[in-house]
This record gives sequence, C-alpha cells and structure tokens, in this order.
Amino acid sequence: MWQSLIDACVDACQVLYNQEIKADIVHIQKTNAQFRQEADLTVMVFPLVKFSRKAPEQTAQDIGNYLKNTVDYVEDFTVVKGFLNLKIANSFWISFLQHHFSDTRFCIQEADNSLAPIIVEYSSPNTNKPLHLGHIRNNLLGDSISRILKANGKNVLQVNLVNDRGIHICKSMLAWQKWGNGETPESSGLKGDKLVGKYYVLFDTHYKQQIAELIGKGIGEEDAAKQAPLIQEAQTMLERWEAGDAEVRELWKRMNSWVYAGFDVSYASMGISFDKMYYESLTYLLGKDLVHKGLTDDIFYHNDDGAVWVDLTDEGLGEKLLLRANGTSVYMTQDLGTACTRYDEFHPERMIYVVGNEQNYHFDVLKKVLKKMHYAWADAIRHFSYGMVELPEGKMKSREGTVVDADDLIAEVIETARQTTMELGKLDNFDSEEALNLFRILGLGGLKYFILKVDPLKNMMFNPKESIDFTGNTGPFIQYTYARIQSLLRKSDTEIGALNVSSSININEEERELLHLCSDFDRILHLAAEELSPAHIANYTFELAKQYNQFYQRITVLKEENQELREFRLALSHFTAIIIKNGMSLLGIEVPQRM
RNA sequence: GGUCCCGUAGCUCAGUGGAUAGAGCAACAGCCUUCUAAGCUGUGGGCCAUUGGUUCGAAUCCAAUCGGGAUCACCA
Repeated sequence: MWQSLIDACVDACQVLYNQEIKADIVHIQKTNAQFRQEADLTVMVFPLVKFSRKAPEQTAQDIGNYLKNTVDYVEDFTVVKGFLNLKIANSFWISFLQHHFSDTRFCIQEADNSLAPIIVEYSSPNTNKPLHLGHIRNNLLGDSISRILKANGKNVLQVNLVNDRGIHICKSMLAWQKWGNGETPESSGLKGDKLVGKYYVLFDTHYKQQIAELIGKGIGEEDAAKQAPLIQEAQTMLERWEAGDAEVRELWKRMNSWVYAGFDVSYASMGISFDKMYYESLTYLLGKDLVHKGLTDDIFYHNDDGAVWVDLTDEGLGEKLLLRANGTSVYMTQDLGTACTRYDEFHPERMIYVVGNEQNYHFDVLKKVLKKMHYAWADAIRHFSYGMVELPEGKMKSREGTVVDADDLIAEVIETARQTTMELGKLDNFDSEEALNLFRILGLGGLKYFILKVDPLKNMMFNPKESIDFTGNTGPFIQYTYARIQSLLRKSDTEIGALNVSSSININEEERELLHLCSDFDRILHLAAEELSPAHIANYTFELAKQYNQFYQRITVLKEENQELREFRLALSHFTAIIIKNGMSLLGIEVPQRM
C-alpha cells in the first residue's frame, strides 16, 4: 500500500505540475495520534513544494484531490499545514483482512536454499567455564537474526566456533590434575561445564597466591605473574598439547567432553541449535599459509625477531602481529584462515559474526588484512557487534564471582513463572506436564524478550528483578494476549476456515488501528532483516499485543449479536494471534494456548 | 593520548529529518455478578548532556565541549 501511494504521488506531480520527481523524496508516515480519527496515513508535502511552486497547503490540496480521484482506497483527505492526511477506505481494510486472516505464514517467506548462504556465527564459547549472561545475549541475538533472515527468504547457515584449546583450557586441566582427586561429573553430580569451571577458578586462586608470595619477596608484579610456577606449568602443558602429547591430549578430550555435555543441556534449555560446529583445535593452524603467501607478496613483513606483522597505519589501525616468531598462530592468524576456508567451502553471500563490541578492532583488522590481500569477499564479512550486558552492581567479572550463570538464571526465571502462576491461581485443569511446560514457556519468554527488546548495538542494564516481571512491556504480557485470543476462538465454536468476512462492515476505531498495525508487519520484518535487529520485532509485537488488548477491553466479540460483526472480529482476532505467534517465534519465544 | 560506541521521564528503554517527543516500571486515582484483571482507563513526571552550525523543519545530520563505556597484547 505504501509503495503504491508513493507511486501515485509521483504521478500526481507529473500530471499536476509536469514535474519528474524521484520516489524517494515522497515521505509517507502513519498519521499522528492527534489526527488519527480522521486519517490513517500522512504525506509530507514540504519536499514537493519546490516542484509545485505553490504554498504547502495548496500543494496538499492538489495532491489530495488527485489521490482521492485516482486511488480507489483513498477515501478522503484533510490538510493541516503542510501535512496531507489520507483516510483509507473501509473496503481496503476489509479486503486486506479477507485475503490474509487465515494465512498462518503471513509475510513469512520460506528460506530459499538455492541461494548463496548467509553464515551466522554465534555463541563461540570457551570450554573452560560455563555459559553466563553475556553468552545468553550472544546466543539469543544469533538465533533470532538467523530466524529473521530465514523469514525473509534467506538461506542461513548457523555455525558455532568452539574455543576448545589454549592456555585457559590448560589452566583448568592443570588444576584438576593437581587437586581434582579424579573427580568426574558422575562422581560429584556436577554438570560437566560447572565442574571444569570450578577448577578454572581454583587455578586462579592458587595462581594469585603464588603471585602475592613472589611480590612479598620483592619481585615486581609483572615479573611475578610470569614467574609463578603454576603459570609456567600451564605453559608447559600447552606446549605439550601442541606437540600432540598423548597424556595431555587424553585429559583434554576427557574434560572437554564433560563441558560439551554440559553445554548441550544449556543450549537445549535455551532452544538454541547449530547447523555446523567448528572447533578451534581443528582450525587454529589454518591461516599460516595465508600469512606466508602475504609475506611473499610483500603485503606483510618480518620483524627483527622473525615475527610476521602487517602495517595498517594508513588505515588508522596501527601495526598488528599475524604470526609469532616461533611460528605459532595468534587469534588473527586463525580467523584469517577460517574466513578463507568458509568462503571456499560455501561462497556465502555474507558471513555474519555475532561477537561483542569489545572486538570491534579485531574485526576491523580482519577485514582490512583480507582486503590488503585482494580478497574481494572481505566485504561479505559483517561483524554483528553488540553491546555489553551490565548488572546493577556493575560489570560482570568471572574471577570475582559476579557473573550471572546461564543455567541458574534460566532456572530462576522458570521458578518465578511457577510462583507467579500459582499466586494468580491460573492452573485450573492443567495436568502437571502441561503446567511445567507453561512455566518453561513463560520464564524463557520473559528472559528472551527482556534481552531482545533492546537495540543490540547498545549496552544494556540487566536487572534480575525486572527481567522476571510479567506485566507491561514483557514477553508474558504478549504471551497472555495470545492465550486470551486462543480462549476466545475456542469458545466461539467456529472453524476459522468457515469464517466469512463480510464486505459491508463498518469498522470502528480500534479495529482500524489493529488492522493498520497488522499490515505493518511486512515492513517491520524487512526492516529487522536489513538492520539485523530483533528489537524491531520485539517492539512491534508488543505494540500489536497492546493494541489488541485495547480492542478486547472495549469491544465485545462473542456477545456481539450481529453475526457479520462477530465473524469479522473473530477473524481479526485470529489474524492478530497469527502475527503475535510468528513475531514471537522470530525471537525464539513460544506462545501458550492457555495461561 | 589515538580510534570507536553511548548520553531521551526517578529507573529500564522506543523514537534517527516532520505535527504538541512516546511506552513499560515505580507513584497516585478508577474499572472484574459481563469473551482470561498476567488486562484496561486516567493523573503527575522532559533544557532529548551542553554550545554552535546545516535546513522550511533537528532528539534525529555536522562540529566542538562535557560525562560514561570499549579498545589500542607475541590473550582469545
């Protein structure tokens, strides 16, 4: 509708003023609330004044008349200053509802898997500690943008690059060797990732003690950190790992397998999954050849000690190490390698990396280096840079125990959902399995919505108390609206397919507003994909639910005696429910039939 | 110090070139013998960090300043 109106305005300028104008100077927006009773859409005439060579009011009158006479769904118009307010005909809204109300996939496209894929990498956990709140934001964003892109017809490949090797992993391994007494998840009843995380913390505790002792002996802080026996042992262990030492590799495999079992549980509880897993232990050597090639092509250079560097001072990024003097890889080496490998394997349209904004510099460098190496596809790399999650007490620090554990948080929101539901006495006729499922749906819905409704780019404040609030702008509010509609439909005792939407209905303000919002879903879905922002979907879905509740509160559906009106309102309710369900699904949130 | 991001109601956040800047929470006042009150209605609450510029029009674009954060590792 918007596009055809824009075209009509372009035509109007041609016919009325004999002026050729570009479509993008025609600006149309939803009419402001204060004029809402008389209009639906507003055309901004200021940009057109220089073509009409008339006053804004006169221009608006001209174009208004033209639109009213030539566009069948423009019923009437009013002019307020330079704003041309258009009233959309009843028949348009009714026809819109007639065409779509039973379409359970309204605006949702099927993913076209013949297209070049969009690779979305997210999660990327370390295998030395459990997932925390920061990972939750990462996972939810990665999962949701994947869903949004698919709903826009894209072929999406969801991948996870697990950071399963390195000094941090050796720290847990070493601590377990020293103080673990053979403890296993089975023997201790601890979840695998929690068990390994415990030893990571234990390492750090002992390590700090050693540093303190060394400093007490008059050694400088920096030297103490390097000389502490524990860190040196860990370094040795890493070298043995890289050399393929059987004993170290065996321990590494064993402890990682515990972590993976733990992660599987966490991912499953969040409803997160991947099409393909990458492991750093298998990819960290990639990229060395690339660096050597860049060296022979004179794009990179050797330092005095033999390390390889790239000079990006022209790009304002300084100099960056690509390969250590001893020939081992650094983070950048590996990322160059995996990017290249992925490109060769999939020839993707885009490679999206869901990684926190603390790595902006890294990804700037990655792209610049690939460009320097003349890989045209460097532009296909998008760093989806999201903001940090902060707590009311300040930043999360794993070593200070101020992290919010992912499993604990999920358990907590589900428990809160249980308590709230019980207090409200909402569990009539629920069997225990159905009740547990409801608590899960509500708790997770609250958590996911709370995180996804915020613009990904921005840092967000995570207040545990607010995240489990179930009123207002929350997931459960939207879920409640859905359940309410389902209840209405159940009680109506009519088949959706049998509903007949009459063309002769006179729709009221609430219905018009609701239909207008429904028609906007298409635009929001495209916008969310373009900007990779689940927040647009979240905010839209909330608006829609809120509008439905107004409608519900003011207008009777089942008790409406006029059958045409009753069927119209049922169809509208059903249609709204479809969009709510699909919108929530794009956020990875389920909706309950009852609550 | 260089680079990048952010600054909107007491709090958490929308709005990114259009009309008198919105929502939720919190506070206060109403609405359930009536389709689910996890809801709805109303009241109060703002120098859109500051200053200048561009524009018919700026919270939105540009510049500077002030606050907050990130980053600038032979860590990943």
